[in-house]
Amino acid sequence: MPRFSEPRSEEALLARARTLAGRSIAEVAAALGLPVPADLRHHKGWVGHLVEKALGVTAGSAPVPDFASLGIELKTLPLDAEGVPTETTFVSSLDFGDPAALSWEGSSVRKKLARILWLPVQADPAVPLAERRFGNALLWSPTPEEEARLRADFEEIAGMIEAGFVERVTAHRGKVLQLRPKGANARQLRWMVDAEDGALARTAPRAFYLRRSFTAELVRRHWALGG
DNA sequence: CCGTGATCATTC
DNA sequence: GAATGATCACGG
Repeated sequence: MPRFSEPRSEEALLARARTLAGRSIAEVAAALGLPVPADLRHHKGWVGHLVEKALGVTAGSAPVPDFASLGIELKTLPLDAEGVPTETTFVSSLDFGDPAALSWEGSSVRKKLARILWLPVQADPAVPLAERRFGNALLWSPTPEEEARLRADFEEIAGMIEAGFVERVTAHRGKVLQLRPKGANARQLRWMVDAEDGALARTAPRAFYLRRSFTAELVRRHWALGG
C-alpha cells in the first residue's frame, strides 16, 4: 500500500516501489484519495506527482534529489504497448548562473543520473489513464560505458555554451543526451553571461533530456521488453 | 518568478 | 512514426 513517509534505505524504497507493480493508476490514486484526470493534456506531470506521493517524496520542486538522504532521483518511464518509452526523460535544467554547471563533474546532470529509481508506467494511448498499470521498479546507475556516452554529449553541448554558441545548440545535438527549451512558453527568458564580452544577455531556459533510444535500451536490458 | 513533474503539438 | 520545440500544472 502507498505510504506518505520518506523511506530510510534503498531497500525500503525499492520494496515500497515494487508494491506498485501491477497496480493501476486508479487504484493508487484511490488509496491516496486523489481524483484521476480524464487525460494528461492539462495535467502533464500528474502521474509523476502521484508516484511521488505514493513513495513519500517530500522535496517539492527544489533542485535536489527526490530522496535527498538517499541520493536517489525518482522517474516515471512511460512505455507504449511494445515496452518502448513514449517520451524523452527530463534530467535537469541548465543553470546559467553556475560556472560549475558546465563541467561534467560539477553538473546537475551527472548528479541526477548517478542513481535513479525508474518506475515504468503503461502509456499506450489506447488505454484510458485510470486503467494504466505500473511495472516493476528498477534502481539504476549508469554503467561506465553509459556514463562515458552521457559525458561525451554533455561536454560537446557545454563546450558550445562556453564558447558563446548556446543559441546554436539545438535538440539535434547529442546521441543520448540533448538540450531543449524548458519553460512555461517560448516568451520566457533567463539572463546569462555572454561568453565573448561578459555582458548580460537574454536566452530561453533550457534543460537536459535523455533520448528515448537511451531509455529504450535500458528497458530492453533490465526488463527484457521491447524490440 | 522559477524549478520539477512531465507531455503536447507541430514539423520533419 | 518520430523528434523537436513549445507548453501545462503546481509548490515554494
